[in-house]
Amino acid sequence: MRSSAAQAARLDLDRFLPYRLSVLSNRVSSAIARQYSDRFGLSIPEWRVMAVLGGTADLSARDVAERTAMDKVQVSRAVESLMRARRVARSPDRDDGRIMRLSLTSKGRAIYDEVVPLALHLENVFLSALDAEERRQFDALMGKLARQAHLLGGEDK
Amino acid sequence: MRSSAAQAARLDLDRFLPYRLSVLSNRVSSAIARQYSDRFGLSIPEWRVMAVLGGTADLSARDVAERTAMDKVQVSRAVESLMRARRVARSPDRDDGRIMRLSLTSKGRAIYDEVVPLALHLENVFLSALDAEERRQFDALMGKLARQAHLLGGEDK
DNA sequence: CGCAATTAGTTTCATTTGAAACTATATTCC
DNA sequence: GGAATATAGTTTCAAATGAAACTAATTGCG
Repeated sequence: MRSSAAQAARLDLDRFLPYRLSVLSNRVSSAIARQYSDRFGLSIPEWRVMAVLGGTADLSARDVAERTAMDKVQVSRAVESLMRARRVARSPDRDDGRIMRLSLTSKGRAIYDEVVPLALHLENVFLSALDAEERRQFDALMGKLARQAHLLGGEDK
Repeated sequence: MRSSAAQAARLDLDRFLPYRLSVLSNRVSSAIARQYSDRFGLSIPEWRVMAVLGGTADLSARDVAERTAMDKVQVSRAVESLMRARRVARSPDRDDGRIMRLSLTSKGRAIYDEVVPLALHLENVFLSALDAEERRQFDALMGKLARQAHLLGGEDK
């Protein structure tokens, strides 16, 4: 029999979901970030902005924020430095004076076209730890957890 | 037939591993952090230090850094504020004058004993999106990816 | 032993980050 | 039409963060 004194559960960090996610996420992100940071001087927020604009042009800053899960301040600052480097350009929306439409410049596009294969390659190196079936599983499980996390907290940070 | 002009792959952020991990990690961590931050004024680094000390007492700051994947500066600062709040205490190592042995105080232990069930509960709420078999799979897949990430980059940030 | 090289931990300083306030435009509704 | 409210995006200011320098103690090695 156990003593009757309350005994708190012990927490094994190595098994604790938020901790595991955080360590894995940091390792993967920073390995990839190192590549585009070294070669193009891009920060993670800058690359994220470029990544969505590479897929869809003429988004507003707010659209970008939504799609990258960044907040509007981060987007504003990333856009500012990308514009200084002539990698992103913006023009006023035709109907709404508050909105600026953002797009990659040709210079930005050229970088995008170089970074994407690099990023996909690195992703594949990580995923090479899994076989095809395991990748499929992982993909599905991440989807379920992401949906769940979205339903609950909602917030990104 | 495709045109012969080079056409870069497109990157779908929603499918891109680092992005997915980062968003999920942020959502999960911050949902849990909100709990212990609101109730106990603990930051994430502070809670991580308490989490390892709750499992094993008399660790050095370096041990804590290793087990939490934090760097020594972060640990030093978290320990400083935890000591100010009398949640952690330290005493010099008997043989090595450079080392301080860290432990939870009874006040710290009481908080640990409250936060652990809370954290485990929240973790379970997230994981309730998966059935038993899926959890087992996810656990195994995270393990493989963590090992892979460790082999490659090595770095945590 | 005694001096060079390591290791533990802290401090400093510059950069990054986030919350809140702010500006400017759009929309709502009386 | 015009006051009140909401939205897009920027700025400001304080706090968090990280890299590198620093202090103090230890270990390795001639």
